[in-house]
Amino acid sequence: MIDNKIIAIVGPTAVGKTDYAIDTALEFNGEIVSCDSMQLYKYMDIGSAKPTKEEQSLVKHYLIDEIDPRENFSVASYQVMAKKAIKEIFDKEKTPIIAGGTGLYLNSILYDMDFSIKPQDVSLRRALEEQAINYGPDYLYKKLVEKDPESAHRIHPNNIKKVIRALEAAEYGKPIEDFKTCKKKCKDYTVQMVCLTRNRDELYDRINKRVDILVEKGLLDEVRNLLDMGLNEDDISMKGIGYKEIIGYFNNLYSLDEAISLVKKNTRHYAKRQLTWFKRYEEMKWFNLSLYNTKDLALEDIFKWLKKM
RNA sequence: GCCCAGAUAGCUCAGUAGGUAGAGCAGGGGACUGAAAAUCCCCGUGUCCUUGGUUCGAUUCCGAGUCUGGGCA
Repeated sequence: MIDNKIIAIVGPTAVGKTDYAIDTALEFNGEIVSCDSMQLYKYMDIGSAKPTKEEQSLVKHYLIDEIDPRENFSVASYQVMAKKAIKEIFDKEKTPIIAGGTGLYLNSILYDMDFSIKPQDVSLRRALEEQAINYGPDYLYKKLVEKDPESAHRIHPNNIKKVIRALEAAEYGKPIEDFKTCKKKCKDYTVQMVCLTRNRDELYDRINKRVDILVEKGLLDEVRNLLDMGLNEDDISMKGIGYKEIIGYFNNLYSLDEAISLVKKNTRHYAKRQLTWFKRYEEMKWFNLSLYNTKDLALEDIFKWLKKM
């Protein structure tokens, strides 16, 4: 086996990553580094569809249950934590298996993404947000065109969040970088990337069923408990699919049935966005699990490909 | 059986003072460097229920029929 090789098992939500990642880890003497922006949070077990205790006991998992949901978190911290976990696994002479569906987080492992431009203090961000509300998104966008025309060129005026971020960076005199022009691969390791997928109908069917299961498992109680801890819809962790919709139901915005339909819909849309993201990697090897009659047959092909390199 | 209201995109419906039609949702595609399960962008032709009539022209007006709601018996 090549030194410093890591394997990434990615794919849309509900495709079956957890299982496949564990089997891959067992096959390649690996340990799993989660690449999931929600499973990082403590107390958010059901809605984020975390691997169960039993599954986690089969293979050591990193970066699950690490963060208090009341804390603000971001890619920048993830990058540091993930690299540390990878190093730890290498030190044990094992193979890190990156598993998850958060594209930007994966990207922060693959590339030397530079997060040195810190976010401004909250007050400035607030002020800019207010300007956007009061004077419209174009007002902010015009500012950005003046200060950093290049970033302005590739950010849509309506994407207020990104306009604000670019404005912050411009304050530092160092514009945010463009993914396309800045592709510095991280040299600490080589990565083999596997993207699991399924036929769209089947994937959506699995998503719809899984949401029903999450509700049966007690999603409502979990959300209630998080609210009791002092969290509310403004916390970043509560923007997660399955959480925000249930909070809306608790706030009497709509019925429980509607909330559940919303969770399903948003999860489907999310899965689509994930697939779009993963298409950007030329070196990605895709496996359509719908084409295999059994999991073992799929694993056989995946392992064969992973061993070829 | 009678009365009333509907029948238009996969669904819910709008509309056309008569010149073959458009929103929301669903669905599809895309972007992405400190909220990323976030945020944002693009994509709408369908026997306008059927059939007569009026008309240069009907999905639109009138008649009949069929179906679906609701009401009265």
